[in-house]
Amino acid sequence: MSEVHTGESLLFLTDEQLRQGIEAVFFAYRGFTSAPDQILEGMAYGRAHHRAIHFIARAPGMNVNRLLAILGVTKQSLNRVLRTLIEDGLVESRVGRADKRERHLYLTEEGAALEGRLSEAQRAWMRAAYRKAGPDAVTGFRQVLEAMMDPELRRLYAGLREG
Amino acid sequence: MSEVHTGESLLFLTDEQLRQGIEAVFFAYRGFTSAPDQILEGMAYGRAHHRAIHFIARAPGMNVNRLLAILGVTKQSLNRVLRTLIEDGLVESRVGRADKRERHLYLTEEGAALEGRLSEAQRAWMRAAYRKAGPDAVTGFRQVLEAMMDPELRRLYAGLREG
DNA sequence: ACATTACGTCAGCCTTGTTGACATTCCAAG
DNA sequence: CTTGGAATGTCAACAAGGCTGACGTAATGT
Repeated sequence: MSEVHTGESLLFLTDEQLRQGIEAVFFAYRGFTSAPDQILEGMAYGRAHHRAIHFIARAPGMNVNRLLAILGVTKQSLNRVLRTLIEDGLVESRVGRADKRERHLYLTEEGAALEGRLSEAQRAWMRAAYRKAGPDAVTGFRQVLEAMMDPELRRLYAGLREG
Repeated sequence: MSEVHTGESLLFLTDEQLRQGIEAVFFAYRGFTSAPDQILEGMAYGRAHHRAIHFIARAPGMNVNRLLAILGVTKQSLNRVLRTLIEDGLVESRVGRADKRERHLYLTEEGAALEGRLSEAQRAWMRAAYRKAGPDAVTGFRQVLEAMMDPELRRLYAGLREG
């Protein structure tokens, strides 16, 4: 990996080095999801519910279409997840004021409580990984991840910050 | 993010920064799987088949138990995938010489051909992301990923290199 | 001889993705 | 103002790929 280390060098990467990167992503993703998975197991929810809750918490009042685009699933698939969350009183769906076709999504108090548990667990896990790797590594990590994101998705993601 | 940038500083990370990291992983993983997924769609295979093929290519002659541990699924789940691959002539299962209970797995010529297509597509994608991010970022990326891996899995993964 | 290990298989379940069909609402063209 | 099309969201049915449990068979180890 010495070629990768030296700052000014060209990026000379063997297939073997690339393969190692690929496998590292695969294995790391398992760790990434394990903390929330453990909280959810036993409850009637899975990863799909976690994802929905996460992004509703992040941008309260988001409509279904927006959430659909972010999650990258079909509306039917999301709807099933959303329905159980609404039935269980974790998510509230309000009919849009301007456009009554739209449903705007909010976490209830109970939903926010679960979201808090999930995201705190995942943050703690992430913090631990960051600490092990060190500050410089974290910067590089974020840069590569940004480069890995689909450009259109990055647009959408940036749009989230404004609302 | 200035705290993260400065090399010697403590790792001071706000919840917001951690959340961004979490979301980046989520979004990046989508891109990561999309190239192989596109090749596989239309064929009768999915991600599960890709994973099996990948690791059989990486360590030919691996027995089923070992593959099971690496993939982290049940034997029933793996078996379904493996059965179709064997039936279709992409994977060969040879009875172990030393221990005849074991089955050792190999790619056939056809299997290797598919593996080549899949991994080349994924490597190309990975290479592009690395290039965008630059050499220093790649080093950091790898360090964080290693830190994200489950310790036991890392042991297993290291063991792969020897055989 | 007997328990254990490695592997395969059948059956059945759950989550989470898919498509297809449909109701409601909005908007713009006639 | 009406009406047809587009957008939004819901219901139904199906497929992939996880899971558990139970069982069979062959080979190995004690």
